[in-house]
This record gives sequence, C-alpha cells and structure tokens, in this order.
Amino acid sequence: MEFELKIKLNDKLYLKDPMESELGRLIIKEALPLLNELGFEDFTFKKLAFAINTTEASVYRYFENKHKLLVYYHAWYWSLMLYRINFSLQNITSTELKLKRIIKLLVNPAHAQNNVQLLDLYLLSKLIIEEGSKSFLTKNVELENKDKLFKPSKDICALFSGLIKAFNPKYKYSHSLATTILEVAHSHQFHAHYLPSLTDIKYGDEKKLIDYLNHILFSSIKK
Amino acid sequence: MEFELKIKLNDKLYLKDPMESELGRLIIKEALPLLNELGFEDFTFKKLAFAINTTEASVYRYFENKHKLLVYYHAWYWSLMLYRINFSLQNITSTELKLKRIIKLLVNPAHAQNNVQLLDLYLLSKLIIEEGSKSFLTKNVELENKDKLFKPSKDICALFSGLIKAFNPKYKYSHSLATTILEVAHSHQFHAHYLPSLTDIKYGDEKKLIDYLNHILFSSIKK
DNA sequence: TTTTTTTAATAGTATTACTATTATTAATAA
DNA sequence: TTATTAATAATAGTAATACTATTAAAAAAA
Repeated sequence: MEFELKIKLNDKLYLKDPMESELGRLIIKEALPLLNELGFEDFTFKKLAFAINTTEASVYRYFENKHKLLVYYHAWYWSLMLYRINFSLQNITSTELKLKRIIKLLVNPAHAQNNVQLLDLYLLSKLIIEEGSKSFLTKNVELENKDKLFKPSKDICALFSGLIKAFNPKYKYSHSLATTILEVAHSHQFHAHYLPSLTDIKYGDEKKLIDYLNHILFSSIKK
Repeated sequence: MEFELKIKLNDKLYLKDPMESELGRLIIKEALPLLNELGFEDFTFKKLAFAINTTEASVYRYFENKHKLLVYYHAWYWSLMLYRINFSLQNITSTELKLKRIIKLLVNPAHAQNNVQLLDLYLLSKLIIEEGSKSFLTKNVELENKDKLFKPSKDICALFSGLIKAFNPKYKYSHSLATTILEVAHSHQFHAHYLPSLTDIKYGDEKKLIDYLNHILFSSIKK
C-alpha cells in the first residue's frame, strides 16, 4: 500500500495549478534541480523550457515569473515541514521534547523520511537554504504577504512560538525567538558551507548545529 | 575644523575606484537612494545613468555589474560599522558593556553619529537590511569570498566573537552566536516592518530589539 | 460528430545587461 | 604654447532576458 501526500497550496502562487497537468508537474519537478544548479539569478524559463522540451510561453502559463516559482517552492517546503513536524510530534507530551524534535527536523530535513515524492526533499531544502530568503526580500513582500503566500512559514513560526509560550509563559519574545531559530537553522548551514569563518559548526555536522540551536533556545527560555 | 572619514575598500569591488573621480562619487551617491527606491531587482544601470545624466556605459566603467555595486555598499557599511564600533568601545574596559554597545550600534546605526558623509547612513543601513543578504546568497560566494569581498563583515564577526570568548572562555559557539546576533539585528528590523507576525518587536522599537538581542546573547554565554 | 474549451506553440516586443569603438577632455612633454 | 599622450565618457551597438498576443492543436462536452 502506498500513501501519497498531496499538498494544497495557495492558488495565488500560480496562474494555473501545476499539479493538475502533466506539463505542470514536469515543470516543478525539473525546475528544482535546474534552480539548484544555476542559482536563482541565472535560472530562466527559457532554459527550463529547453530542459523539458517545451516552450518558454508554456511555462509562463503556469507561473507569472521565476520569482513566483521560488515562492511556490518556499510554500511547498514549509507546508511539508509543517506536516512532518505535526507527524513527528504525535504522542509526545513533553514540550521540551517537542521543541527539540522540531529543531532536529529543521536541521535534518532530508533523511528523516524516505519520501517517494514528486520533489526531492534534499534539493528542496538546499534550494530554500540558499535562495529561500529571496522569496520575501523584495519590494513585493507586503503585497505577497497580504495574499498569504508566506502563510506556511508563518504557521511554523506560530506553532514553535506557542510551544515556547507553553514551556515558559513568562518569556516575552516567543515569536522573535521562534523566527530566530528557524532562520539560523538555515543560515548556519549556508555559512558552514560557504563562509565557514562565520561559524563554529563544520559543514555537515548536524549534531553540532542542533546542539547550538538547542542551547540558544533553552538558555533563553529556561525558567 | 572638519574630519573626513575615508574608507579604503578592497579594489576587487570595482573596476575603477569610484571615490577617485567626480562621476564615480556621483554614482555611489545617487545609486543608494535609487536602489532603496526601486529595490535591487528593478534597479538598473540605465536608470541610474538617467538619474545622474550620464550613460550606462560610463557606469559600467566603474562597476562590473549591479551585484558588485551591492557588494560595494555591503563592504562600505560594515567597514563603517567597524570604525564606529572601535570608536564607541574606546576607554571601555568591561567586556559586557562592550558587547552591549555593539548591539546598540547594530540596531541603531543611523542616529548614533551625525555623519556628514558622502553616503546617508540611514539609507545605507536600510539597503543592507533589505538587500544585504543578496551580496552573498549567490553562486559566486566562494569566489567573491576568496577575493575577500566580505572581509569587513567577517571582521566584525571576529571582533564580536572575541569579546564573547573573553566574557566566557568556555562558550563553544562564539562565532556562531556572533553571526546570529549580527544577522538577527538586521532580519528582525525587516520582519518588524514587513512581516510583523514573525516577531514580538514593533517596527521602530529599537529598545525592545536591543533588549531581545541582549537577552539571547547573555543568557547563552552567562557563566 | 460538432462545438466548446483547454492547452501549448509560434512569433513576436521591450527591456536588460552588457561591450567594442569612437569622441572628448585633461595632463604632460617638447 | 603647442603637440602628444593618457584618461575618461559617449555612441552605438549585441545577445540574452522577461515577457505577451495570437494562432494552432488537442481534449472534453454537447
């Protein structure tokens, strides 16, 4: 028996739902490795079209532009993470343990689950680590935020923040700290890889990164 | 009597030193408000050239492309910050106080000093908050890092990290924590402004942001 | 089977990101 | 002072990018 996880994303992310057609699925399947290979700046719809043997105009029927495609992956990634976090927190009662589990999942998204899915989670998480912030670092943030394009990542922040509050109701910065943990989990992987002098964590040393994140979290909120 | 602070930047940041000619200085003076107004993506050398009544090709004689111009501002910003931090730490002996001073400067770069300079520090810091990470989130990081284009920001991290070590020699993540404080100081200003649900800090409430940063720093490293 | 609707390809355009070459200005030497 | 050289900027391009209007083909519905 097989289970397929179907993620329903905000329909303002696309012009035409790529999950609803063969070509659409091919686009999001093949754009991911190409984005990773070329980087967001050098990636174009023309190159993608060539790679999947279609035309630029056909890709434009699905996504307004490449920025929206990136935001689509961003939403997909955080939606998937939310699902996996909820899954992983089942039957756990200790708030402390819950927080630690989430941190582990944040650092270690790829090999937690053998997901036979359309998108390679390793490539997806690599993309979000390296290009994810470009989803919201634009002049359109406010508009796109109004359209709820960033809801999945904000939901995770809210969930994490709630756990912090549950752990220590007196802590004043639960949202800020949640955001900090979420972004540092990613940025430190980037730094460890490309700008190692900015961190004490070696690239690939997930244990140490998890330890660091746990440390700043729990020393901040300890009662 | 007037003092002018002259910042010497890595010559790999430009093709021709913009500080050495009238047109060059005009370029870096006027590109700053234009970048802030349009955002990095919509900013072009053509628009800049039009704004300062010169030609696109002339701008290209100074900077290889707009990305290098952004990295130039990035280096300028962090060099200036390093200078101001060193200035502000004069005659202070307490390590704790030094750390707190730096945090204050990071959050509050504009009104600390009435700098009559070529570049408006308010606009510069706004640019670095909103676009700064695009300096290194590219496929060229490693090459540009080898060329030492990010040295100024790495120097600040090293300085901060050294103070953490001095405060608590046993703390294992001094570089990571320094980087975290540096990036959160910026990212939280962005979030407070554009994605307020991600933080507990209201846009403009610098005191609270400083308090938050002090809190995660000192609860992490307290002896 | 025909009509309607959906989908994709063709063929464009305006803008962007550059560069080679020429013209102009400034600095130096005769 | 004038001629020569060097530095600087403008002209005039090109290739690629980011899109769009229109047409054609395929699929679905009547």
